[in-house]
Amino acid sequence: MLKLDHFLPYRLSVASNAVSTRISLSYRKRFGLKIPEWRLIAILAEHESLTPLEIGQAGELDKITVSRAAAALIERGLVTQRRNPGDGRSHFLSLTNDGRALYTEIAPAALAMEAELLAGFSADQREALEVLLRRIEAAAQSADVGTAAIADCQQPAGV
Amino acid sequence: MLKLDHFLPYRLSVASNAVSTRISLSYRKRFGLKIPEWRLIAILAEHESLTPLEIGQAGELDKITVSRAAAALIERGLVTQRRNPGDGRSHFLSLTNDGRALYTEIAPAALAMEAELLAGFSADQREALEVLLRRIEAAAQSADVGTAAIADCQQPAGV
DNA sequence: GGAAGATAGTTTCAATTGCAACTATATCGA
DNA sequence: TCGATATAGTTGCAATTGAAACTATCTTCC
Repeated sequence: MLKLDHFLPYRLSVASNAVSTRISLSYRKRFGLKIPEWRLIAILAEHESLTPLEIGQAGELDKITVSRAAAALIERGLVTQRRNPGDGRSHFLSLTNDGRALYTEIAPAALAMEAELLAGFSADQREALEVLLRRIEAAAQSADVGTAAIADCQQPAGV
Repeated sequence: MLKLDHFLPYRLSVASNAVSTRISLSYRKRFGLKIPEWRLIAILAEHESLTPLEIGQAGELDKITVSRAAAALIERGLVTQRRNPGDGRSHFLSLTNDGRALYTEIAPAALAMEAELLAGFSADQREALEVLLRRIEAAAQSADVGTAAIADCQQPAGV
C-alpha cells in the first residue's frame, strides 16, 4: 500500500519546496530578485548574449516568465536589449555592467548556500544525486509526451 | 564559477517541476483532483481521522491549503467532518466510503507512476535518493530558522 | 511578389496562491 | 470567574501565475 511519507513525488516536492523557499527568501531580501530573475541573470552570465527563446531553453523557463523577468531587469538597468539583425521579431539580451556586478555578488552567496545544503555529502553522493535527478526529470518528461501531446507547453518556474 | 546546469537547487527544482506537472495533469484529468486534495486523501487514508492541523503537519500543507482542499472534498462527498469533542474550534476529518473508494483507485495509479519514474533504479539507489532528499530538506529548513524566524510559516504545496 | 501559415515576444484575463485580518473557542492568570 | 492572550480554522484581498489571444515579423509556396 502507498505510504505518502516514502512516495518519491512527495519527497521530491517537499525537498524542492524547502530549498526554493529558503533561497527565494534570501535572493529577494538581499538583492530584490525573484527566482526567474535570478535565473535569467545566471544564464546571461554564462552565455554573454541570448534571445529570450534561447534563455527559455537554457533555463527551463517559459517564454512568459522570461518576458516578465527581462522587463523587470531592464527596468532596473541590469540587462540591456539589442536588435537582432537576423530576426526583427526577436532581440538579444545581455547583462549590463551593473548586472554583471550584481552577479559577482550573488554567485558566491548561491554557491555558499548550495554548500550548506550539501554539507556532509561526499563527492560521490553529490554526483549520484545529480544523476538521479536528471534521470527522474527525463522519465517525467518522456512520460508527459505519452500522456498528453503538449506542443508549446508552459513550465512552472522554481529556483 | 557557478554553473547553473550543475547547481543543486536548480536541478532539484527542474526535476520536481517535471514530476509535479506530470502527476498533477494526470490526477486532474482522471480524478478531478488538485494536488493538495490528493494529498489530503492520501493522508486520511493512512490515518483514519485527523484534524486539519494534524493533516497539515502530516503532509507539509499549510492550514489555508488544507482548509480549501477539505471544503472541496466535502462538497464532493469524499470527506466528512465530525465535531471534535475535545476542542470546539476544531473538527475531525475522515474519508467517506466514496472517498475511500476513490483512494483505492488512485493509489495503484500513483504507485505505477512512481515505478515508471524510478524504472531502472536499483533498490539501493532508491533508498539513497530518499535519504539524500530528506537530508537536503532538513538542511534547508534548519537554515530557514537562522535566516528569518518564521513562526507560523506557510509552505507552498506540490505533489 | 503576395497570400497563408508559422514563429518571437507581449499582453490580457482568469485561476491559483499566500498573507493578513477575522470569528470562535480555549487557556491562563489575577 | 472574568479579562487577556493564544490557537483552530476561514475568508477577503492582493500578488503571482499561466493559457489564450494578440502584434509583428518571417518563411513558404503559388
